Amino acid sequence: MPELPEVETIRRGLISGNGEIPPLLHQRITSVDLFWRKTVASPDPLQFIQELKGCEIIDLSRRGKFLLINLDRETLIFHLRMSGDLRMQPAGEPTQQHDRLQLNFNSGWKLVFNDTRKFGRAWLTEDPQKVLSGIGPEPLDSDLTPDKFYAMLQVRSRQIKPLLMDQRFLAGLGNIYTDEALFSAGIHPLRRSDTLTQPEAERLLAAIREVLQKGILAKGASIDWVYRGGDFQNHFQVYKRTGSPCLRCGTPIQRIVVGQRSTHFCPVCQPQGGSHV
DNA sequence: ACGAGCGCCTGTCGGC
DNA sequence: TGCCGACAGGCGCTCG
Repeated sequence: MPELPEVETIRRGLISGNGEIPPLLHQRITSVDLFWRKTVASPDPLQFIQELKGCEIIDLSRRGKFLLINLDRETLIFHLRMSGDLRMQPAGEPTQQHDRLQLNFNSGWKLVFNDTRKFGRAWLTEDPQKVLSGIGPEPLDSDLTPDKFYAMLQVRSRQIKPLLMDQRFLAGLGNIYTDEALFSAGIHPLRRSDTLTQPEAERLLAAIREVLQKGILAKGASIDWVYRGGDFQNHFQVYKRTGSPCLRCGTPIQRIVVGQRSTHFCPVCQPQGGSHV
Protein backbone atom coordinates (compact mmCIF):
# COMPACT_ATOMS: atom_id res chain seq x y z
CA MET A 1 0.00 0.00 0.00
CA PRO A 2 1.76 2.67 1.50
CA GLU A 3 3.08 6.14 1.15
CA LEU A 4 2.93 8.65 3.98
CA PRO A 5 -0.86 9.20 3.88
CA GLU A 6 -1.61 5.48 3.83
CA VAL A 7 0.74 4.77 6.73
CA GLU A 8 -0.75 7.68 8.65
CA THR A 9 -4.25 6.35 7.94
CA ILE A 10 -3.27 2.94 9.28
CA ARG A 11 -1.70 4.55 12.35
CA ARG A 12 -4.81 6.57 13.11
CA GLY A 13 -7.10 3.60 12.60
CA LEU A 14 -5.12 1.35 14.88
CA ILE A 15 -4.44 3.79 17.66
CA SER A 16 -8.05 4.44 18.51
CA GLY A 17 -9.92 1.55 16.91
CA ASN A 18 -13.56 2.00 16.02
CA GLY A 19 -16.92 0.61 17.05
CA GLU A 20 -16.02 -2.94 16.08
CA ILE A 21 -12.29 -2.93 16.68
CA PRO A 22 -10.59 -2.11 19.99
CA PRO A 23 -7.69 0.37 20.21
CA LEU A 24 -4.19 -1.02 19.86
CA LEU A 25 -3.10 1.10 22.79
CA HIS A 26 -2.52 -0.84 26.02
CA GLN A 27 -2.88 -4.22 24.38
CA ARG A 28 -0.54 -6.75 25.98
CA ILE A 29 1.26 -9.30 23.84
CA THR A 30 0.95 -12.90 25.01
CA SER A 31 2.55 -14.62 22.02
CA VAL A 32 3.84 -14.02 18.52
CA ASP A 33 3.45 -16.09 15.35
CA LEU A 34 5.93 -15.66 12.51
CA PHE A 35 4.92 -17.24 9.20
CA TRP A 36 7.68 -15.79 6.99
CA ARG A 37 11.06 -15.50 8.66
CA LYS A 38 12.45 -12.79 6.43
CA THR A 39 9.71 -10.42 7.56
CA VAL A 40 11.80 -9.91 10.71
CA ALA A 41 14.78 -7.74 9.84
CA SER A 42 16.31 -7.78 13.32
CA PRO A 43 17.06 -9.16 15.81
CA ASP A 44 17.01 -12.84 14.85
CA PRO A 45 13.50 -14.32 14.84
CA LEU A 46 13.82 -16.25 18.10
CA GLN A 47 14.97 -13.22 20.03
CA PHE A 48 12.39 -11.03 18.29
CA ILE A 49 9.57 -13.31 19.42
CA GLN A 50 10.91 -13.82 22.93
CA GLU A 51 11.39 -10.12 23.62
CA LEU A 52 7.91 -9.21 22.40
CA LYS A 53 6.18 -11.59 24.80
CA GLY A 54 4.65 -9.72 27.71
CA CYS A 55 5.19 -6.26 26.21
CA GLU A 56 2.46 -3.64 26.36
CA ILE A 57 1.73 -1.21 23.55
CA ILE A 58 2.25 2.31 24.82
CA ASP A 59 2.02 4.49 21.72
CA LEU A 60 1.90 4.52 17.94
CA SER A 61 3.80 7.01 15.85
CA ARG A 62 5.05 7.46 12.32
CA ARG A 63 8.26 8.66 10.69
CA GLY A 64 8.05 8.94 6.90
CA LYS A 65 6.69 5.58 5.79
CA PHE A 66 7.79 3.81 8.98
CA LEU A 67 5.22 2.88 11.61
CA LEU A 68 6.60 2.88 15.16
CA ILE A 69 4.93 0.84 17.87
CA ASN A 70 6.32 1.98 21.20
CA LEU A 71 6.41 -0.77 23.80
CA ASP A 72 7.36 -0.52 27.46
CA ARG A 73 11.06 -0.66 26.77
CA GLU A 74 11.67 -1.28 23.06
CA THR A 75 10.15 -0.10 19.81
CA LEU A 76 8.63 -2.34 17.17
CA ILE A 77 9.02 -0.76 13.75
CA PHE A 78 7.23 -1.75 10.57
CA HIS A 79 7.91 -0.78 6.96
CA LEU A 80 5.07 -1.92 4.69
CA ARG A 81 6.99 -1.56 1.41
CA MET A 82 4.77 -2.45 -1.58
CA SER A 83 1.98 -4.59 -0.22
CA GLY A 84 2.13 -4.66 3.57
CA ASP A 85 -0.90 -4.07 5.72
CA LEU A 86 -1.62 -4.12 9.46
CA ARG A 87 -5.02 -5.06 10.86
CA MET A 88 -6.59 -5.85 14.20
CA GLN A 89 -8.53 -9.10 14.02
CA PRO A 90 -10.30 -11.36 16.50
CA ALA A 91 -7.94 -14.06 17.77
CA GLY A 92 -10.30 -16.69 16.40
CA GLU A 93 -10.04 -15.41 12.85
CA PRO A 94 -8.26 -18.08 10.77
CA THR A 95 -4.85 -17.24 9.36
CA GLN A 96 -5.25 -15.80 5.89
CA GLN A 97 -3.20 -16.09 2.76
CA HIS A 98 -0.14 -13.82 2.94
CA ASP A 99 -0.30 -13.32 6.71
CA ARG A 100 3.39 -13.04 7.66
CA LEU A 101 3.43 -12.12 11.36
CA GLN A 102 0.94 -11.71 14.15
CA LEU A 103 0.98 -10.39 17.69
CA ASN A 104 -1.55 -12.14 19.91
CA PHE A 105 -2.99 -10.09 22.77
CA ASN A 106 -4.55 -11.09 26.07
CA SER A 107 -7.75 -9.33 24.98
CA GLY A 108 -8.85 -11.91 22.43
CA TRP A 109 -7.54 -9.82 19.54
CA LYS A 110 -4.44 -9.97 17.38
CA LEU A 111 -2.49 -7.54 15.20
CA VAL A 112 -1.83 -9.18 11.83
CA PHE A 113 0.84 -8.15 9.33
CA ASN A 114 -0.32 -9.28 5.89
CA ASP A 115 2.08 -8.76 2.98
CA THR A 116 1.51 -10.39 -0.39
CA ARG A 117 4.88 -9.58 -1.89
CA LYS A 118 6.97 -10.24 1.23
CA PHE A 119 8.96 -7.01 0.91
CA GLY A 120 7.74 -5.62 4.24
CA ARG A 121 10.02 -5.69 7.29
CA ALA A 122 9.81 -5.45 11.07
CA TRP A 123 12.51 -4.39 13.52
CA LEU A 124 12.56 -4.57 17.29
CA THR A 125 15.04 -2.17 18.81
CA GLU A 126 15.82 -0.12 21.88
CA ASP A 127 17.06 2.66 19.63
CA PRO A 128 14.71 3.55 16.74
CA GLN A 129 17.33 5.96 15.44
CA LYS A 130 19.40 2.99 14.34
CA VAL A 131 16.64 1.97 11.95
CA LEU A 132 15.67 5.50 10.95
CA SER A 133 19.14 6.96 10.59
CA GLY A 134 19.70 8.85 7.41
CA ILE A 135 16.04 9.51 6.71
CA GLY A 136 15.22 13.01 5.48
CA PRO A 137 12.94 15.63 7.03
CA GLU A 138 9.24 15.11 7.59
CA PRO A 139 7.46 17.03 4.80
CA LEU A 140 4.54 18.20 6.96
CA ASP A 141 6.83 19.42 9.75
CA SER A 142 6.92 23.21 9.90
CA ASP A 143 10.63 23.02 10.71
CA LEU A 144 11.05 22.41 7.00
CA THR A 145 10.81 25.97 5.73
CA PRO A 146 10.64 26.99 2.06
CA ASP A 147 14.13 28.47 2.38
CA LYS A 148 15.55 25.22 3.72
CA PHE A 149 13.79 23.23 1.02
CA TYR A 150 15.16 25.50 -1.69
CA ALA A 151 18.66 25.11 -0.25
CA MET A 152 18.27 21.32 -0.18
CA LEU A 153 17.37 21.35 -3.87
CA GLN A 154 20.26 23.64 -4.73
CA VAL A 155 22.98 21.46 -3.23
CA ARG A 156 21.89 18.50 -5.35
CA SER A 157 21.85 18.15 -9.08
CA ARG A 158 19.37 15.37 -9.64
CA GLN A 159 16.22 14.74 -11.60
CA ILE A 160 13.55 16.17 -9.34
CA LYS A 161 11.28 13.13 -9.29
CA PRO A 162 13.79 10.51 -8.09
CA LEU A 163 15.16 13.08 -5.65
CA LEU A 164 11.74 13.63 -4.07
CA MET A 165 11.31 9.87 -3.78
CA ASP A 166 14.71 9.43 -2.14
CA GLN A 167 13.85 8.89 1.53
CA ARG A 168 17.21 10.33 2.57
CA PHE A 169 16.19 13.60 0.95
CA LEU A 170 12.59 13.77 2.16
CA ALA A 171 10.58 11.20 4.13
CA GLY A 172 7.29 9.81 2.98
CA LEU A 173 6.76 10.50 -0.72
CA GLY A 174 6.29 7.59 -3.11
CA ASN A 175 5.31 7.24 -6.73
CA ILE A 176 1.72 8.48 -6.51
CA TYR A 177 2.14 11.57 -4.37
CA THR A 178 5.34 12.61 -6.15
CA ASP A 179 3.61 12.64 -9.54
CA GLU A 180 0.63 14.46 -8.06
CA ALA A 181 2.80 17.06 -6.31
CA LEU A 182 4.89 17.78 -9.42
CA PHE A 183 1.72 18.25 -11.45
CA SER A 184 0.22 20.53 -8.84
CA ALA A 185 3.40 22.62 -8.82
CA GLY A 186 3.70 22.64 -12.63
CA ILE A 187 7.17 21.13 -12.61
CA HIS A 188 8.46 18.57 -15.11
CA PRO A 189 9.62 15.33 -13.43
CA LEU A 190 13.00 15.45 -15.18
CA ARG A 191 13.91 19.00 -14.15
CA ARG A 192 17.28 19.14 -12.41
CA SER A 193 16.80 20.02 -8.77
CA ASP A 194 19.32 22.87 -8.91
CA THR A 195 17.51 24.56 -11.80
CA LEU A 196 14.40 25.21 -9.72
CA THR A 197 13.93 28.85 -8.82
CA GLN A 198 13.07 29.92 -5.31
CA PRO A 199 9.40 30.50 -6.24
CA GLU A 200 9.27 27.08 -7.87
CA ALA A 201 10.75 25.46 -4.78
CA GLU A 202 8.19 27.20 -2.59
CA ARG A 203 5.40 26.12 -4.91
CA LEU A 204 6.68 22.56 -4.88
CA LEU A 205 6.84 22.34 -1.10
CA ALA A 206 3.33 23.76 -0.85
CA ALA A 207 2.15 21.24 -3.46
CA ILE A 208 3.76 18.33 -1.61
CA ARG A 209 2.00 19.36 1.58
CA GLU A 210 -1.29 19.89 -0.21
CA VAL A 211 -1.35 16.43 -1.84
CA LEU A 212 -0.23 14.71 1.37
CA GLN A 213 -2.90 16.49 3.41
CA LYS A 214 -5.55 15.66 0.84
CA GLY A 215 -4.38 12.06 0.85
CA ILE A 216 -4.65 11.86 4.62
CA LEU A 217 -8.09 13.50 4.59
CA ALA A 218 -9.19 10.94 1.99
CA LYS A 219 -7.81 8.15 4.20
CA GLY A 220 -5.25 7.27 1.55
CA ALA A 221 -5.56 5.74 -1.89
CA SER A 222 -7.08 2.30 -2.38
CA ILE A 223 -6.16 0.63 -5.63
CA ASP A 224 -5.94 -2.91 -6.92
CA TRP A 225 -6.76 -5.67 -4.49
CA VAL A 226 -5.99 -3.69 -1.37
CA TYR A 227 -9.01 -1.77 -0.20
CA ARG A 228 -9.11 0.03 3.09
CA GLY A 229 -11.85 2.50 2.38
CA GLY A 230 -9.49 5.21 1.15
CA ASP A 231 -10.77 7.60 -1.48
CA PHE A 232 -7.73 9.44 -2.83
CA GLN A 233 -7.65 7.33 -6.01
CA ASN A 234 -10.74 9.26 -7.08
CA HIS A 235 -8.79 12.50 -6.90
CA PHE A 236 -5.72 11.59 -8.97
CA GLN A 237 -4.84 14.37 -11.43
CA VAL A 238 -2.15 12.48 -13.34
CA TYR A 239 -1.28 9.17 -11.67
CA LYS A 240 -2.48 6.24 -13.82
CA ARG A 241 -4.25 8.70 -16.14
CA THR A 242 -2.02 8.10 -19.20
CA GLY A 243 -3.80 9.31 -22.35
CA SER A 244 -6.66 10.88 -20.46
CA PRO A 245 -7.18 14.63 -20.76
CA CYS A 246 -5.36 16.85 -18.29
CA LEU A 247 -7.98 18.12 -15.87
CA ARG A 248 -6.47 21.59 -16.16
CA CYS A 249 -5.82 22.00 -19.90
CA GLY A 250 -7.16 18.95 -21.72
CA THR A 251 -3.83 17.76 -23.12
CA PRO A 252 -3.41 13.96 -22.91
CA ILE A 253 -1.42 12.91 -19.84
CA GLN A 254 1.90 11.32 -20.78
CA ARG A 255 3.68 8.37 -19.21
CA ILE A 256 7.46 8.05 -19.17
CA VAL A 257 9.83 5.98 -17.07
CA VAL A 258 12.03 7.85 -14.62
CA GLY A 259 14.29 6.04 -12.22
CA GLN A 260 12.61 2.78 -13.27
CA ARG A 261 9.24 4.08 -12.10
CA SER A 262 6.13 4.95 -14.07
CA THR A 263 5.84 8.70 -14.24
CA HIS A 264 2.73 10.61 -15.28
CA PHE A 265 2.64 14.27 -16.20
CA CYS A 266 1.02 16.90 -18.40
CA PRO A 267 3.45 18.11 -21.08
CA VAL A 268 1.73 21.51 -21.21
CA CYS A 269 1.22 22.21 -17.51
CA GLN A 270 4.66 20.79 -16.67
CA PRO A 271 6.93 22.06 -19.45
CA GLN A 272 10.43 20.61 -19.73
CA GLY A 273 12.16 23.93 -19.56
CA GLY A 274 10.41 26.07 -17.27
CA SER A 275 8.41 27.79 -14.77
CA HIS A 276 4.79 28.68 -15.06
CA VAL A 277 1.60 28.72 -13.08
C1' DA B 1 27.32 12.34 -7.07
C1' DC B 2 24.32 10.46 -10.09
C1' DG B 3 21.64 7.14 -12.68
C1' DA B 4 20.85 2.61 -14.64
C1' DG B 5 20.09 -2.20 -13.80
C1' DC B 6 18.86 -5.85 -10.96
C1' DG B 7 17.09 -8.53 -7.00
C1' DC B 8 13.61 -9.32 -3.72
C1' DC B 9 8.21 -11.54 -4.25
C1' DT B 10 3.31 -12.48 -5.74
C1' DG B 11 -0.45 -11.33 -8.42
C1' DT B 12 -3.11 -9.30 -12.36
C1' DC B 13 -3.80 -7.95 -16.90
C1' DG B 14 -3.47 -7.65 -21.94
C1' DG B 15 -1.78 -9.55 -26.20
C1' DC B 16 -0.87 -13.34 -29.19
C1' DT C 1 -7.32 -21.64 -23.45
C1' DG C 2 -2.58 -21.06 -22.19
C1' DC C 3 1.57 -18.82 -22.08
C1' DC C 4 4.55 -14.74 -21.57
C1' DG C 5 5.88 -10.30 -20.72
C1' DA C 6 4.78 -5.96 -18.52
C1' DC C 7 3.58 -3.90 -14.58
C1' DA C 8 2.49 -2.88 -9.45
C1' DG C 9 1.97 2.32 -3.74
C1' DG C 10 9.61 0.33 -2.19
C1' DC C 11 14.22 0.06 -1.41
C1' DG C 12 19.08 -1.79 -1.15
C1' DC C 13 22.87 -3.12 -3.82
C1' DT C 14 26.48 -2.85 -7.59
C1' DC C 15 28.54 -0.75 -11.37
C1' DG C 16 30.21 2.83 -14.58
